[in-house]
Amino acid sequence: MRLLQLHSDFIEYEPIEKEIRDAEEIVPQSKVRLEDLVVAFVAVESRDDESVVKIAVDEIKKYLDMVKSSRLLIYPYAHLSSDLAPPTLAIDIIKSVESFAKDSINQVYRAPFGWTKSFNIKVKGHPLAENSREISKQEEHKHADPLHREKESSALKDEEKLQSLWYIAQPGGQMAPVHNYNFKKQDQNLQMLVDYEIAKNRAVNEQPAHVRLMKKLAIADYEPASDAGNIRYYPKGRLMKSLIEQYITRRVMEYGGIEVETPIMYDTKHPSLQSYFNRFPARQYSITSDNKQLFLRFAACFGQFLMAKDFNISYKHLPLKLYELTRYSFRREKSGELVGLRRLRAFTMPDCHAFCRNLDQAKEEFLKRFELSISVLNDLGLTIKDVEMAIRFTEDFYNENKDFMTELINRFGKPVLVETWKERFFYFTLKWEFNFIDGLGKASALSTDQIDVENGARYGIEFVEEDGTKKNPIILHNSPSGAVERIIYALLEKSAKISKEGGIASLPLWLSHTQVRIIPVSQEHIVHCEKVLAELTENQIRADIDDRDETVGKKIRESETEWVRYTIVIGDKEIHSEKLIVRDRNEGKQRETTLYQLINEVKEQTRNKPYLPLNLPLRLSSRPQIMV
RNA sequence: GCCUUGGUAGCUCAGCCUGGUAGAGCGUUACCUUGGUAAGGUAGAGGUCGGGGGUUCGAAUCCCCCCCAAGGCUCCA
Repeated sequence: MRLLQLHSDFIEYEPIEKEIRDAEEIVPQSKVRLEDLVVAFVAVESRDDESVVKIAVDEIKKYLDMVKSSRLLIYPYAHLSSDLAPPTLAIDIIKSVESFAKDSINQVYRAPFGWTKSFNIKVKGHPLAENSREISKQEEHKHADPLHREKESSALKDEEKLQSLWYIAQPGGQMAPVHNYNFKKQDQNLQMLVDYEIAKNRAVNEQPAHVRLMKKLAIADYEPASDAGNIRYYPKGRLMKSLIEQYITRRVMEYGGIEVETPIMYDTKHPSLQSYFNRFPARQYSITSDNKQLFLRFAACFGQFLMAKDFNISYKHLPLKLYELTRYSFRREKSGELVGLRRLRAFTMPDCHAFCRNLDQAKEEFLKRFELSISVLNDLGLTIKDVEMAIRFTEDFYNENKDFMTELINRFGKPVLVETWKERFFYFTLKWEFNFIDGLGKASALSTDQIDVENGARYGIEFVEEDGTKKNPIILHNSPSGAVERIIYALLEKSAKISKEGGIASLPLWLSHTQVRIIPVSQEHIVHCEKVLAELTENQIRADIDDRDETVGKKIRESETEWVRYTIVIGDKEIHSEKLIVRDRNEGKQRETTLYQLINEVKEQTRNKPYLPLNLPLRLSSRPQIMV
């Protein structure tokens, strides 16, 4: 049975003529209008029998309670399904839904069956106003294959099963229910994560700090000509992204990740993808090509899993680690959820899957990736102090792996938020993520890893065991950093926080577009500046010359507001001596140095980080102005 | 998607309540200034007032519809 429930301000309908021979006989009536109600469109399918009635009524009742309505219209609507029951059976089932519903629902109405009806409906605007369910016979529940069962469980969403229990776990392994935990001063951000996740306390009314900064620093901006959540990146933003991408890729490859590239669009009808797609159909971009209905990937999983399925894998090859940096992954988040660089519809996601022989191997690998994630985040400029960990698992997994969980929490070294479920609903048994808490108290996941016990079978990925049998691997899903755009978001928000507390906002030196700015005192010094610039560039330091016809004071000021770390002014004094006066923005004052020392100082701080040349003209007078 | 707030020069914003035909600062252009560590001076150019419709003699201003953004609700596999 298919059920579409709409919480509506009103519906008006009018039976026009009998559509089928078996249409219900009704007393001819004119237009019917009902206000403030739930309209349940119902299609009875071929496999349905009386056993779906109770499930359907329970669903409807639950929905009415949720939207706090007590008026129901049952509206037979064949178009919801292509696999309809015979009309005589359908009308019986619909009538018993009606009579059964009357036991528990205040006002129940029903539109006639088998008639062409014109109707006019106004659906309420709130997020729960539209709700669709697929209901199958009860006895199928017990024997359904896993894919089928998942479809139903998502349809039925048994509340008991999905109910979360929340704890705070501390290094050492003690867990206390969240409401018993005494948050200390240093747990301030953890408390915000808890508020965000559980209490849903988000009463703020400000534009996020990073949105202002991404514009001010000419990193990125909205692109009105695209879809919402698709951002334009200016030269400085593109440079930052390239550097972050190169860095993460190198680290994952050093860890053993094998880089691959997979398509960004997939066939909705592909058997392995279909069940996934049906589960969250509203969140994909979908496109049509020839006769195919395709969707844009929302992660790298599909491509890598489909690829791994075609590999010939022995247990000796495991753990096998495939990696892709997806530019882009697409998620059609609801428009109201999109925020600056925090939440996008197109984002760059490093995604590394490890195919493991068994749980022991998976756990061992899991710890390696945990360390990798901490290290990557740290090099990107975000330490453990900047993030809060959430860890989510099923009760069974916890009971069987207590020591392992304690080990994870110990390695993090701070109290973490724990969410547990009685039974597994998602494809993973264990998942952790690092959440960045921004200036408005919003939490966003960065690094994450999961133990996936389901997709090996779903995608038919197999390896040959020692004894010759074929097995499905356990799959780990790790992004050591989270989305690249979100890293920039976190760095900008962190800077804003520092600046609010009276510190100096900055970006890590290796991610700064200009590392050294050279300012000539007057035009005649430009030639010498060019020599200094060449020396710096040769040493892979990004430097530029502010040769515009402005006063030195003004150029210094702009260098500061552009967050340039080192500024050197070159005039007669410098030309005739080895000494340089460098203005170090982090110290807020000048000091004497030499070019050689400055080069070493920059190289020291950017060691083991990727280098790319400045992707703007090296003379500021040749640059177009981007925003302000 | 809904609610609230907002959209005026390249950028940040004032004007809107009380209708009378467009303002500031920054940027930009030209000229002067040739400079020493956070904004040198003068003059000029630059606006379908988000889009469309309506009311009016007259609309940036009042009304309706739409688009975009922010914040909230919700969602976040």
